[in-house]
Amino acid sequence: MPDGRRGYQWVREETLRRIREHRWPPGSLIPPETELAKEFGCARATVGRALRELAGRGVLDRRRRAGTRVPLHPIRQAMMRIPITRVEVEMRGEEYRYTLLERTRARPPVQVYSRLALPEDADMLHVRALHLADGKPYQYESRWVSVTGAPGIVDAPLDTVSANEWLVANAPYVSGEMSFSAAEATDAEAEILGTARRAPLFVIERATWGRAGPITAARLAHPPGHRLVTKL
Amino acid sequence: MPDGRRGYQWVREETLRRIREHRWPPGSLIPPETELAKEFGCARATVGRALRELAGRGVLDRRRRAGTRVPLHPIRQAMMRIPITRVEVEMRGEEYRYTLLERTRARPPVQVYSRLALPEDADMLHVRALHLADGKPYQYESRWVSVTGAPGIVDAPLDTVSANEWLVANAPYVSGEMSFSAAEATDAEAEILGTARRAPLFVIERATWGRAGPITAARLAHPPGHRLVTKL
DNA sequence: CAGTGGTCTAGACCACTCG
DNA sequence: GAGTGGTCTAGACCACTGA
Repeated sequence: MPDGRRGYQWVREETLRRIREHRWPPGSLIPPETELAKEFGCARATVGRALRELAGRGVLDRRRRAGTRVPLHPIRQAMMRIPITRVEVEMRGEEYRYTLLERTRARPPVQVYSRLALPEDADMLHVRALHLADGKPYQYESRWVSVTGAPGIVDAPLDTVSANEWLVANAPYVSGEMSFSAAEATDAEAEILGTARRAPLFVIERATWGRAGPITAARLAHPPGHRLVTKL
Repeated sequence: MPDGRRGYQWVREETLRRIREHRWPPGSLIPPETELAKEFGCARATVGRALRELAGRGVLDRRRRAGTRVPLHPIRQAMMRIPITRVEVEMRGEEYRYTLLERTRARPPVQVYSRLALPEDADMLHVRALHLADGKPYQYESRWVSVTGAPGIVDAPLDTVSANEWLVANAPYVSGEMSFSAAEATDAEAEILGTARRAPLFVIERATWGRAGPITAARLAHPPGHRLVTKL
């Protein structure tokens, strides 16, 4: 091996190689840290770090006393990087534009208040907006923001800064959920996004909670052709 | 603070708290490792590990000499766990069934051979299958496997084991890609999945390469209602 | 209860890069 | 050049848990 240094990255890649080439086949136990450290000529902590990272990716399964095992059915962990929409568009090298379509203080519909576990007469702001990339519709955003969860929202300049971006900077959150799905465009959505009627939209739904309770629930719809890509 | 131990996990959570509560606001520089180690009463390596993990999640941005910064626009890293379909269904507590619809040795269509960078007369196996959960269509799989990339595939018992599962166990891969999107069901897909015509499908596309070249390209389509969920 | 991974430490040196 | 994070080490003790 023409590799002088044997750092944790080298150990990590060598281990990955052995797993992928089935030198350590699915379901098998690999040697303990101490042994690998001896073989690789490095400290046990170095091996530990390498194996820990692989376990974090789902490539290994580690348990005390039981040892480190190559999983029989590796769970693919797809890491999707999702920046705020403006940055996402700019990273594609396209010109970003944003249009506020609606900003209304109102009672939320059932789906929203039940999903966030809010009372049905909660004081919320409903924001609808269109994000454009190079002048073409990129994402249609429909969002409900709790006024008690993010008080400043009522004074936020939502005609220039998207609610998402404002919230990131101003509403600390402690937990959240996100989901991906496909849905048929409603007539209103089709018109706003400039797609055919009942076109298949790629939908991201997001909900976040702060220390004081629910902050926001958003539905972000992309026109057909949009893809989320990741490496394995 | 009623917490006796100050391990790296404690440091990680405390740091996360300070970021989320904006005690260390977006865009700001946090104190160097040495200083935090003093404040938290632990070794620098312990702080280092905590901050490294947060940086890995995109919650911090670290650079030598420049220090550790809270990003102005955090990039949400959504980690999706995607097991093989059988396990995915079983984890939902549903009964898994699998039907092989087609198994043909053939020349691939343009999209497939160009995506995998194969010659257009490549020797491939085309497999179509339906995965069912509790008797209901769960996923329609259309897959092309390179016979040179995974020679054993021609003898694999694909009527009982899905191609995916067989490949995981038998075809070491070194790299791959995956993408998510929404697409309209073709008439054939609609019939197989039992959906309305032109229904919006959630589509996962996957391609993998081995040491010796391309292995497989697959398109996995789910009927409307399917969601991929993750925590933030 | 012994062997495995999990964690921590103190110290050292290295590698980058900002001022 | 100096200060930051990046990495490594040797050793230690702890926490689980399977045999």
